[in-house]
Amino acid sequence: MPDNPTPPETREERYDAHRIEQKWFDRWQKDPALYRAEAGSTRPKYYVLEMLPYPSGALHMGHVRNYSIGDALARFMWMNGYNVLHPMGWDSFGLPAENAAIQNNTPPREWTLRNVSNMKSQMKRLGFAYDWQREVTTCFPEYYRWNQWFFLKLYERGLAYRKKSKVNWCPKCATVLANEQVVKGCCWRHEDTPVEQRELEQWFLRITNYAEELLRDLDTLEGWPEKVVVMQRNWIGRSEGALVDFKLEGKAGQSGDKISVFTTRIDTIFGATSIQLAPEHPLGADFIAQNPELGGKVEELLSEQRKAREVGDVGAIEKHGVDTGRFAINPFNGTNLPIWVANYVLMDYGTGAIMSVPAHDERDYDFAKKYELEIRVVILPRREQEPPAAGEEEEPVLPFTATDSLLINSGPFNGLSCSEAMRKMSEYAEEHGFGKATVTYRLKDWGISRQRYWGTPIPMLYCEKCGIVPVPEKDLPVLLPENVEITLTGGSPLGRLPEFVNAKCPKCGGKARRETDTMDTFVDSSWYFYRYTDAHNDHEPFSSREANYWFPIDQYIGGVEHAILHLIYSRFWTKFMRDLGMIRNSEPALRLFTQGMVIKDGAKMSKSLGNVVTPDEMVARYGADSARLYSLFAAPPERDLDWQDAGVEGIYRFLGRVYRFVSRHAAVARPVGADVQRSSVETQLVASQLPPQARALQRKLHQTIKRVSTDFQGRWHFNTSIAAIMELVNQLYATEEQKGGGVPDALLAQLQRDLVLLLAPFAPYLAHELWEMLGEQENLLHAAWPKHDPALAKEEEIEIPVQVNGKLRGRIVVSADASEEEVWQRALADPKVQPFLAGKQVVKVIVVPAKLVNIVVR
RNA sequence: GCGAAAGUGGCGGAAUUGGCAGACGCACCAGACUUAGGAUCUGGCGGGGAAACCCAUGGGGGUUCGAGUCCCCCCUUUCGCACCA
Repeated sequence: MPDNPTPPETREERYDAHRIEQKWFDRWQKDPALYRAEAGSTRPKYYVLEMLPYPSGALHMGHVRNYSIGDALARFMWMNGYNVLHPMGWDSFGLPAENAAIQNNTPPREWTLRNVSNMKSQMKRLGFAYDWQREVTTCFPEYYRWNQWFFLKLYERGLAYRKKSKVNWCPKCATVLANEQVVKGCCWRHEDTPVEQRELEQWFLRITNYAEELLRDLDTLEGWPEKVVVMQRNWIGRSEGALVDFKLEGKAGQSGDKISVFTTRIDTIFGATSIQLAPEHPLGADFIAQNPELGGKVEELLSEQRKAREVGDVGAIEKHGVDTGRFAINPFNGTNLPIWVANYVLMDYGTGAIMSVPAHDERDYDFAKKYELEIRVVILPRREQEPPAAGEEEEPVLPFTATDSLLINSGPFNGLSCSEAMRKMSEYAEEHGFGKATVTYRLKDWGISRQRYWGTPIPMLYCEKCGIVPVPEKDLPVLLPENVEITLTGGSPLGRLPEFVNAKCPKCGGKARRETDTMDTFVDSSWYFYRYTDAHNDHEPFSSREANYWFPIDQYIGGVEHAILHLIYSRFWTKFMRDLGMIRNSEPALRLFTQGMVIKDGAKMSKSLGNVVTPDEMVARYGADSARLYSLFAAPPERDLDWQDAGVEGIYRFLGRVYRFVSRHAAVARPVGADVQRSSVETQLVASQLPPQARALQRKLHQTIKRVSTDFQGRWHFNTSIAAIMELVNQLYATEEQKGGGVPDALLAQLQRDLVLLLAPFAPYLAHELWEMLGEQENLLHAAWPKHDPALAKEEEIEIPVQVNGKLRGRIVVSADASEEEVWQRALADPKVQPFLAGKQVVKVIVVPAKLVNIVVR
């Protein structure tokens, strides 16, 4: 910046974002109820919500983008007369606070609350319109006591249970993870750290009880991105089939005398030629005990399988197996099937054992080819009811669908269609006690125990006499103690605090031990948005009346990374609360919007790449309005946004242009006296009486209002909304350049007012400043959104391109309501078009009304 | 391997239903105003060509009076799923 001061007359026109934003920031601070959602309003309600952040320290550009979208929508709905609920809170339990504690010797609570305070002031500085009176902080006992309360309700209804099982363990987090938190065999927070399996006793929530409903209700989520719905459908992974028991031939081991198999194609069971076990299948251990040589080979298969899962590329690993030398009996036809152990069979799906049907399953076919196992065809297309000739058995007979094929070589079931056979064979199995039709899911129960400190204590006691005893409701909350030494080794930190661990059994009064694990923090975020409706309730999580008024959420906005995790847990929680009678809705959010990532130089912003742009820097250089507007302008919100510093500069310039224009012309909008003649204003705006330049501006204004309003209601392509406003401003400047173009004061005033209103959802600071400059008293937040008048938006004259054989040759200007006949006459007569018609025969003239003329010649 | 989305100037991106390809912005070039400009305003800006015109939306075919948009084949990128029996 130059040292010499700017001359006074230009200083007045300069857009000083910092001065303006500071001024309004101070005003807004003085009114904590500014963005209050009304409890008993007669206006229609609108609940707009952005996913609450984890208080990691400071906001990043992804947050700014997320909240700028939500804030624009909230302000737009306010201006359209809705009673808007737009809250914010903190997902403030979690491991990073413990890591910070270890590194900086700061208690997790202190570290967390300091971050909350910093991020909250960043949000305020960015001008986001949140109802802070409803702020929710999940690490406060006022909140987490209700996590404990819900846990007790789940326990009462048998939906929380304790079980010893193999669980996912992240060595870096030093805790257990839910299945949803394992990504490609690694921890969701440590993408390079493979998850280990540990046998532990843990608390689980029976989310699988809701599997069917979670799946079915996906169909009702029409306002959700298809992508997210598909991901959830895959995750739930429903499949219909049958369980069939195969008796073991010979000596039984500890694991029993039969192998239970899950199949979706019981109709192919006469084609089964072997049984394949997962390497971890318990029967394998029996066989190894009887034949120790097997042990090493099975170990090898297991490690191959684990590796494939970590790499995440199944195709890279070849199918291997080992023959156990044992046999099982097919209950349908009594044939003996060799039992193998194979690396392509998974222990955690179905029963961990399959029947192998090489003729009708590609994987089984590959395997059978490799080890020269028998291939037996049992299904043929309807048209070819002839057994295959000897030489043709080489190729697999795949795939046969359930409708177009019939069974062969299947004893009493010959001639049935696949679907009939599935039904009849399942019935047959059930009648004879060796199987039944069933449904399996990939979705597993949600393991919520965490061997960590900074979370909600699980409200359970272990009594020497009474066993597992829930903490009575009246004793809630079980407070999380402070001053705890945090380490990543030695189990749950709470376990080292005798004053926490030692308790009295509420049943017998004897000695009891407190549960020392805490809850997965995804419990906190599973219901936080209900708490916003009644944030200070101290006798229940929230009142049904408030929740039923506000729910479901009208628009939820967040990152796609929660497509499975948070968004499936919170759907489950909603259904559970509905079953408790607390709410009426079965789904938390009607519409979901997943915004794209903010990237820079082709990569996600990260410290190691040195491509981080911080909101603080942007606010310091250009102000909050520019940062917000740019995050909406640079790309459509669902796409990734490539951050370009020069682009912010352009937005800043644009806001400066708006500011200068209004500050030059605001005077015409300020009422001269109290009795400005309304009728005289209206006469000044009659379209037909306006000079052409003024009429053009009026038309542009109404077109712009239409475009911006449409973007809000439909696609949310705010990049084009903002571009439209820029076009309007450009035209204002162009007209001003031509000495005003005869724009009457009333129109100039209206142009400015509507321009400011259009900008209000995107750049609230500047909009408020200009609104005041225009002499408006009303709070801009509740000023009515402008309406466009189709008659005024309409063009009187339009330019129509004229093509000859599809190539652009000329243009004609006609009145907007010119007849088709007139248009094609004019097109044929156009001097630019004429040369292309000379000596040719006009075959056809296509007139697309108000769009184009195409003359076809030969 | 399966599924989805995407591929348009030097860059970010427009073109909502098949109808003027490149709105808006950045960068760049020129001009105006200036003692000065990293301020502001105006104009230019896909490629080729002196021009008339020609070429151009990842590549190749097709449908159509007309295709960035629809159909078929292929290539690339991103995301999701991935031995789910």
